[in-house]
Amino acid sequence: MLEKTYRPAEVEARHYGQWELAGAFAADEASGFAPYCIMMPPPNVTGSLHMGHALTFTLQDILVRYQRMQGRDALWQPGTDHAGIATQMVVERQMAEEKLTRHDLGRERFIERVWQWKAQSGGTITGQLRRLGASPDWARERFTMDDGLSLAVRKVFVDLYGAGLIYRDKRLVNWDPKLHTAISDLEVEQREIQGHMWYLNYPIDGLPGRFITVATTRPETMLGDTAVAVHPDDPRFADLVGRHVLLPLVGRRIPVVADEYSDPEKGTGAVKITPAHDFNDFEVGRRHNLEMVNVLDRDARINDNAPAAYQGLDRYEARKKVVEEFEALGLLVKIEPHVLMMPYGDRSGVVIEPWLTDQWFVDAATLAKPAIAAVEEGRTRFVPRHWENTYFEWMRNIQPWCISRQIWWGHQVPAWYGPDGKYFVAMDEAEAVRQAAAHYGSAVSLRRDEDVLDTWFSSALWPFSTLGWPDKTPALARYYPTDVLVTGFDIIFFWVARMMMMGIHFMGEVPFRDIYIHALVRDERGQKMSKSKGNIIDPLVLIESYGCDALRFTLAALAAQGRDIKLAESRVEGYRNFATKLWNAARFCQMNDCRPVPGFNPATAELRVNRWIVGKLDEAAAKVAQGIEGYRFNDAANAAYQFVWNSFCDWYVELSKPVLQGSDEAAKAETRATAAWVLGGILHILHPFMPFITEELWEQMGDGSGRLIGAAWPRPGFQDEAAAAEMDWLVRFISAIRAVRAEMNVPPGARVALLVKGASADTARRLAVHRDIILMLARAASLEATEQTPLKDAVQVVVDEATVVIPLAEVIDLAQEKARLAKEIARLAGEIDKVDKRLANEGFVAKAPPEVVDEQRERRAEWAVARDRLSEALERLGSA
RNA sequence: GGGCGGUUAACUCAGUUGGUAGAGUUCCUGCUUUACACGCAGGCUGUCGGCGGUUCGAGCCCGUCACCGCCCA
Repeated sequence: MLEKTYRPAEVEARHYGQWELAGAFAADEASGFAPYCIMMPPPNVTGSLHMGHALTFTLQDILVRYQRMQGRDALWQPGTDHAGIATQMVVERQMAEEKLTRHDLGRERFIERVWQWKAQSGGTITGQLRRLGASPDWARERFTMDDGLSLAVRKVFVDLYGAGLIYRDKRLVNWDPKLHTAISDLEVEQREIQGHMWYLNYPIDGLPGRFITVATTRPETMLGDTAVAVHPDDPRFADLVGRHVLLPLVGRRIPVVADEYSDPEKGTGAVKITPAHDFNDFEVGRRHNLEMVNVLDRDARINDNAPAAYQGLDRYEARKKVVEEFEALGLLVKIEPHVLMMPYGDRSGVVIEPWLTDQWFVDAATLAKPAIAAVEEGRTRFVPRHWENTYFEWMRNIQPWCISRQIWWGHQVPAWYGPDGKYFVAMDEAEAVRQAAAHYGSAVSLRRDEDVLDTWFSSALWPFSTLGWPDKTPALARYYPTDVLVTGFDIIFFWVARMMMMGIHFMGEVPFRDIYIHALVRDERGQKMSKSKGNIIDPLVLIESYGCDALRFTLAALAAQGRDIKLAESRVEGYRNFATKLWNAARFCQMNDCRPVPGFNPATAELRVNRWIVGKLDEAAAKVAQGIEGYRFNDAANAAYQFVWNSFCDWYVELSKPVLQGSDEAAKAETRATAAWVLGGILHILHPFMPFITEELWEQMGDGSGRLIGAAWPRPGFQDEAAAAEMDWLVRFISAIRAVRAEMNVPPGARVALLVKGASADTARRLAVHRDIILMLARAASLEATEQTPLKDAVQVVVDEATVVIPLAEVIDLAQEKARLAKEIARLAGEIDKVDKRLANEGFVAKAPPEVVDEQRERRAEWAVARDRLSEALERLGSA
């Protein structure tokens, strides 16, 4: 017997354990079934489950469970990435408590310590994914630092280097002065801040008393200025181009150059150029062959290239001193408040410096070309489609990708340096040594590049490295290209684009057919969830409070395409109620001995109510399937919800009660078998969304054929149009009586008499067949045909061609009934009026499709009948 | 400044070839009807952001304006 209430916690733990133990999540390369593959976007190994994860993994799990039920050999490839900077920070923070730095340990011992940390704490997120009910093939779990994946990284690096697509260069990079590493553009967050604009006078060499005024938001960088730029067409400065400025404080003589970068509208129209500390200035410097003077060290302190008085000052101290000195020299024109964008490191939170260093770069522009073409040609499809714009926009303007990082945790760059700085890129040291020997003509000692690669470099290989590449494994042949990538838009640049580039380059084929971009989860007011705002909703807390299935169903039901999800706890509560409803419906079935009957074929059912519900189930299964396949998870969830609650629980269960409590044994048996069949179908179509409660109910009430997770999706059944029409009528008939009872304040317990006038033969037959149901659900004492003129103190309801007369001598309020009828008549008259206008329009009748015109005529006729009936009723009351 | 998205019931949102505006929640009225009060029955609620256009017909297509959000510079 089912418990009185559903208790998620114990059920979830038990079934998850059983699924995993039974290998229910495992793909089977040897199976003859068509493969279906989703690469799980690997969460950070440092991560813990947040609502964004909950959404994305729920959707992926729905897809995978659904495809499994469709008979596909589903591989959902799980794993985590090593999150270079984040992980290193976590471990360093831990060590700081012991007053240790990584330099105290040295590289090797530090990395050992990170592995230890990973062994202890790295499984947090995967454990939480299990709580979410996710069903990836855990046996294939990968980590980006695994041997195999590391080999893939080295091979890709070596190959791309060999193809000239990876190179070493001295360029400006985003330097994090706290973490002491380069970071990529994407890891820099632009924040708007309230700063100042300083106006500085630079004296012109050879023109005493003449100055050029430059405006800057960063006065301290003037120590590294190597030019002043003005617009070539700007008449104000035309005579100064080609002359030189004597840079105050520094004494350097620097040129005034004409360059279109200078905007005459902005500031003074003249702009100082610091090629070593600003990306735009760097370009100007290249165009004019300017000297690059780096005045900052790795801590963003002033270095030896600046005047002695400044050396060792940090950038803000230097700024203060520069401004003071300019003021003392009378060269400070003015200071204005100014709003500007400042770059911050998303990990360290400090202001990033553009800094000139030697780094490794990927020629992303070249790799991007075929990746752009793949989407243009539809070999990979974004869903919703508009995200391809974002992808194109970024890919078409892609910058060289700086892939080296000055940290220790990660894939060390496979490059070795000889004594003269010449480097050798190789799969391993032995090969580098061979190359070096060939180059130098004798054995030399080599030093390996200390840098590691950007974490995204290794995750870009995820769709094929996890399948065994560079080996030509059966898994690789079978599952690549994958079917769909499911992720959020915030990661299109970081990851999706890079997987596209690497996948196409190394596999010769796109990594995925579809890219489904889902929404972001926000709080109920639409704010992004963040720790600092304190508006985080913890998915694990929701799982504990409402059950995992409720959370999953909520996320699916809210996952409409192209819109963010505003999540309120009350929504989860609502879907928890849905789970409870399902549980109770199952209990009802159990109490009434509705057990699956072996060999039962619903197509042979005779009762209309049974034929009807089987057809409805079929319809629901199709809608759910269509929703999932079209990545319209909300449609799928809602179709299931509506069928279960509104069709099955509200009507079928109620309609079946008279039968189940009656004495017609054949009808009873058929209804029991049908109820069990439909409940089973419900469990199947809900399983991808609510795996736990459905598995539990199937275990207790299924046909014993095995776990639901391995069951087949319901096959298309049949539709009985006549049964559907009849049940529609029955529902309308009962609802109409219920409505009028409520409106006329008939006590709920009162059994009324129902007299039906003007029933057609078909209606009369239906009334006879469903007599018991009507008596029960409309709370009626009797149901009879009549052709008499209704009593004066009776209420009348029109259902199609028939009028139901309900004598209510004791309770009727004449005025109220008149008002009710008048209101209904007015409503119908309004509708009829609208249709009449439409039909009177010659253009409509001439141009609209005939079926639309006919539909309007039919509608009008039906409304007219109802209006006339009600008018008659009203007249009678009026004459009373 | 460029791009994308949004504006539909009190709230959150559906509305896929243009053809009677929907759901859930809320609210109101009843109800211990032996599956379920995490429930049942009934009810109220809309100038579909504004203006203009196309069309027999526009929430949907086109133009324009306003406001909100996000991404990029």
